[in-house]
Amino acid sequence: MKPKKRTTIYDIAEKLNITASSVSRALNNSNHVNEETKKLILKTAAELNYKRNVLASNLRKGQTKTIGVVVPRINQNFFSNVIAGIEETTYSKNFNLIICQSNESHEKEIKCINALINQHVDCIVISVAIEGTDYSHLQNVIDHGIQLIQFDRVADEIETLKVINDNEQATFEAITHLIDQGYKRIALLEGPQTLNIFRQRKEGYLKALNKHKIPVIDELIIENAWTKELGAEATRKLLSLPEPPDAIFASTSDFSALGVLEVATSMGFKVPTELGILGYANEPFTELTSPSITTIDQFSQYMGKTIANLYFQESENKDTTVVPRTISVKPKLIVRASTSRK
Amino acid sequence: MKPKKRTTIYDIAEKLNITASSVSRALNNSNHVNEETKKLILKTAAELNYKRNVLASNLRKGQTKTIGVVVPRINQNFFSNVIAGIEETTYSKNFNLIICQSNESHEKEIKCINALINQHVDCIVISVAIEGTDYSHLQNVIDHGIQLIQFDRVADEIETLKVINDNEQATFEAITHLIDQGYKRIALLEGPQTLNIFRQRKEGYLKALNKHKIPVIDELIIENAWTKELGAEATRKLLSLPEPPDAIFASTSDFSALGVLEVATSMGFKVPTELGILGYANEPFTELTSPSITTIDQFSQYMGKTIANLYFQESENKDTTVVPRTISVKPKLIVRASTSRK
DNA sequence: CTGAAAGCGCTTACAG
DNA sequence: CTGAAAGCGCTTACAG
Repeated sequence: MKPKKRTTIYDIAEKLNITASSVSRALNNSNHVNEETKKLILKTAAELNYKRNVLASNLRKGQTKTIGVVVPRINQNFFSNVIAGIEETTYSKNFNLIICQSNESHEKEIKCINALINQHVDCIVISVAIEGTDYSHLQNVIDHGIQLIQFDRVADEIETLKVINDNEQATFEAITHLIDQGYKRIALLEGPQTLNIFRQRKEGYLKALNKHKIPVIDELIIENAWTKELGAEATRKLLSLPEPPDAIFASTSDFSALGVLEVATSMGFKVPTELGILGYANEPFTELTSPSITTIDQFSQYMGKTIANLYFQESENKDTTVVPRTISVKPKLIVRASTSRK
Repeated sequence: MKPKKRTTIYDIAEKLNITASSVSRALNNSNHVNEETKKLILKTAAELNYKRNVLASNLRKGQTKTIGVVVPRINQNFFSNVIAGIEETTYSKNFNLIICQSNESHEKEIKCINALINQHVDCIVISVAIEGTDYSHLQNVIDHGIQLIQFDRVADEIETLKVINDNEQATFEAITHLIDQGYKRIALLEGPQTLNIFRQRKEGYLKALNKHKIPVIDELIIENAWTKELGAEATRKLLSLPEPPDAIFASTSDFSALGVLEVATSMGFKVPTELGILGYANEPFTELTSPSITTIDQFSQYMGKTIANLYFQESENKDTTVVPRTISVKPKLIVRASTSRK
């Protein structure tokens, strides 16, 4: 390894027989420094391969230009797209991103949050884990004066900036589409009702049925079917009923819908004629299955950008307090073969 | 917003009528401090909701416990899995991860690297962008005394720790499999030969043909077919030849293979009987297409863990210089329907 | 076991 | 326009 000792502003100052103050000013492009010496300083800095020590700078300035992101899983399409969207915006503002994944564990989520507080990040962006009902760790973020932005899966009771999907409306339209296609016994695979997103999707489902005077049948509503395996299991049960459903809405994810499709196919049900299948999230694979799966696109990357922009917007008017508010992105129904029988 | 002023070790010291030195020692669990006072300090710290200022601590200690990661795209399955693997390990060691994406742009890659150097990260992990042939920015990392680990797409000439796939061997086995299945005119869709991975895959292809005394036919080798669109375009050309290939190896990615499949199907070629298709990366969708696509699994998450472990291993024996070396992970051929005609 | 002091590298109000 | 000095919050060798 080459020398670990890095050049500091003092090295530059010494070489040019000036003070570190001037060097610092030049490097920060202050105009309280002579144009000539500024040029000289910049030149010397380049020669000595100077890199600012951001730690020291941040410590002094009391801000880190860093945003922390906590998501359940980095390698899940929706989240990695949101992160990509955030990154795009923060990068252009010279901000850094620290990424943590909770792995759907409440305990790890708390640890991630604490690590980010320790890091003195300027903002924390989070989508909470499936686990957990106590959100005092989020309140703690706010108590430390750190901007908190929740997205997608949010804790309703913690008042912050929120960027969410209009899950209820999207679901309402999706179910209406099923009804338009002539489906009459529509089953719902629901996720843990502790999470806002799953409650809202259920709500949309109920409202759509109601609007069309279709009775809600309890045995067609299956709890906790939020993975491919659980979706498959639920489908096995549903399709074995004396009066099986003629459509299944996997409200939790496309993975769950995939489980539905596989079981339905193996049980000999024709999709979409005998069974309609509807997923959620527009995972890339949904257009590759046969038949392709109707689903709901969440504009994930756009959500990421929205989140980042929201932060920068807020941080610009420093003096005024942040008014907790919710930005709702309207998801889009993507109709494909699995529900098209007309 | 609540008070921005956070409690420091001085606040704790003042309250207990001791010095910050002792507080610091207690917080760092030093045993040069009385057990009783240590307990008292910890208790008080908790009461005051004290969070260490990691910036100050790092500045003083000269290490940040942070690893920077630069990948072409965060939201690409392979990379997000590698990141997830790295995260899992670094998290357990209380390290932070700063993530950047180059978006395949050489210029942005350089900016990311510089930002990470500024941040004084302890280690930089990178998979280089498609663009670019000059890797002096990587040398710069080393010159700053920062551990550099390259993975998957590496700059051969920069001597560092490297974690790669044995692309050549994997390809060799894949092509051998095609030959075993009776395919005789095997086309190659290759990626930019500036990247090691694509050179190695081509090498494996050539060696396998050679071994089986199958002539290499230039018109069956298509340059720069590394996206779905380019794969599709190449396939249109190949299948229109007077003597079209009976198999296509999309060495660049499964996305390219998907392009092949779609064009082949639309042109009326039967897969796998009339045309075999082989991809690379084992993207989740490859088992969902019809027919499912034979591909090569890169153990991406495992690679991530390997990278992180490598760093911690090296950082433990500080005094000895790091010996540049390469860890080669053996990818695995996943045989599916698109090449199974026996 | 505990304290006083220096210093990590920078920024910035205060003088001039 | 430039310098001297203080301070961000912590850690750690040096005394005692």
